[in-house]
Amino acid sequence: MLKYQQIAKEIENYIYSNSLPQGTKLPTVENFAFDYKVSKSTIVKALESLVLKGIIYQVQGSGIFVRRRNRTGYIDFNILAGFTSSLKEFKITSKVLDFDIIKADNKIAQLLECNLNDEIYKIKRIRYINNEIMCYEESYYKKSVVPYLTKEIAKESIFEYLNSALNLNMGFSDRYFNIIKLDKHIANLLELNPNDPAMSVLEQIYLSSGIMFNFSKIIYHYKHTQFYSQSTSIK
Amino acid sequence: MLKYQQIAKEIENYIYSNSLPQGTKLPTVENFAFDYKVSKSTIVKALESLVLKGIIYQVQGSGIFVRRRNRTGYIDFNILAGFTSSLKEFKITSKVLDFDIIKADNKIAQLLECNLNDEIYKIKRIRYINNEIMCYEESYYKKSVVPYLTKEIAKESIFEYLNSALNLNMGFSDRYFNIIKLDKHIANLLELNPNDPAMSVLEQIYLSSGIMFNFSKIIYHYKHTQFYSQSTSIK
DNA sequence: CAGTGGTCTAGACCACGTC
DNA sequence: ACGTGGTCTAGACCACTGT
Repeated sequence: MLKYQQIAKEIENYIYSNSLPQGTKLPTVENFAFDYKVSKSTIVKALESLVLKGIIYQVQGSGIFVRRRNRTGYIDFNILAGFTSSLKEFKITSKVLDFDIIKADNKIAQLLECNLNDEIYKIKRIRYINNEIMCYEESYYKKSVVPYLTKEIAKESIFEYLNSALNLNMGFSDRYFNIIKLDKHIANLLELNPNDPAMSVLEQIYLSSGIMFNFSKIIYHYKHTQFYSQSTSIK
Repeated sequence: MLKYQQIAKEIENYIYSNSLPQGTKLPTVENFAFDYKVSKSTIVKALESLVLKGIIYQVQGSGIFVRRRNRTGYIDFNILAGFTSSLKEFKITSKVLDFDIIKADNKIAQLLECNLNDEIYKIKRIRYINNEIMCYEESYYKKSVVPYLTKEIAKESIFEYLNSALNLNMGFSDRYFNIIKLDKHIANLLELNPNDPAMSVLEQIYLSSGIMFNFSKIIYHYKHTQFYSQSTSIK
């Protein structure tokens, strides 16, 4: 692990394990550099990553301060992919409705940025949070990137598997979302009524190499989900 | 303007004015440093900010590539505040329903992180996109931070005013959102029917000094809005 | 193994805030 | 005026990609 990552982790742990409240002033950059026996720039880099994660904020000429207290139960839209990390304290389970290998048609080829007839995993799932229905998900994975996938794996967290077993490095993602009225089919799956509200999300996820390997269409249950997103001004 | 900001701007302009497609390889870091006659670190900093804005991605050992093509018509949830910037090409207007100075009650004091009875601007607006109803917004501003505000200003973009006239520096923001069924009152204001779907968003916006100065509750019209959010893995 | 991005250093200097 | 964060440099070295 790199120096600045290790330092960032230690500072984060320090904040959380001492439950430092919002606005608490942290040591100066110079102090940190002295304590960790590294150059100022390394500390600056470590702090930068904590700013981006929303954990601290820096005020030029004034100091470094603790930002947010933890919020729990919100699906984090800043996170690249998967709820398993933002909903750690909840039991996330899945029912696999459909598990197939198909050939990309025109629409899928376009959404997945691949060629016609490329082999694609197509998976439909209902996902549960603490045994309540959270969402319906229809996802597509490039077989060329994810060579092996099973229904058993899909019952658990697919991203957990991609990360740890296949060692795939996620790079970035896009989400497009809007509010809809449920049609009869999806309403049924979510155990809601037609015309009930829902959020529909299209997610596209890229490896750090810039190749898209997955897109999903997700319909969230309006009663059992809430969302969170934060921004930081980029200088 | 700082060197790295100027360089970032020029590279961004270069990409857009030449409409470089996704995946286009850009010059190497070394090349950029030579061209702009600055040190490598300055280029690295400039490129970092473009990565965070979702304009390029970098692959270690390989190169620097163009990321996204522009999408238009989506409300950007990565942006700190206001739609005026993400919906540049659209006509955004407002009808002010209510404009008041009130004293913070318990609930507002908590949401705005201020003291009981602090003076607060309370503004209710309907906002339009190309003359179609976009949302209902109820927002609260600390008078101690925003000393002067009028109904006239509220008819236009308040954030535009805060930025340019008052020179306030935005630092970061939090958004909490969920899907709801409209009640009769809000349905009326949005010219929709009770029980129609909507997204309800709570926004809290902080100055770069870490002081929250505004929070808003926004109810979006489900037919006239769509949203966009991107993530980048933080190393 | 060459090419390219990423980390790290030590130090100079700049810009903002607070007292 | 002083303290503190931010920028910038030149250069050494590390780590990943692709030929």
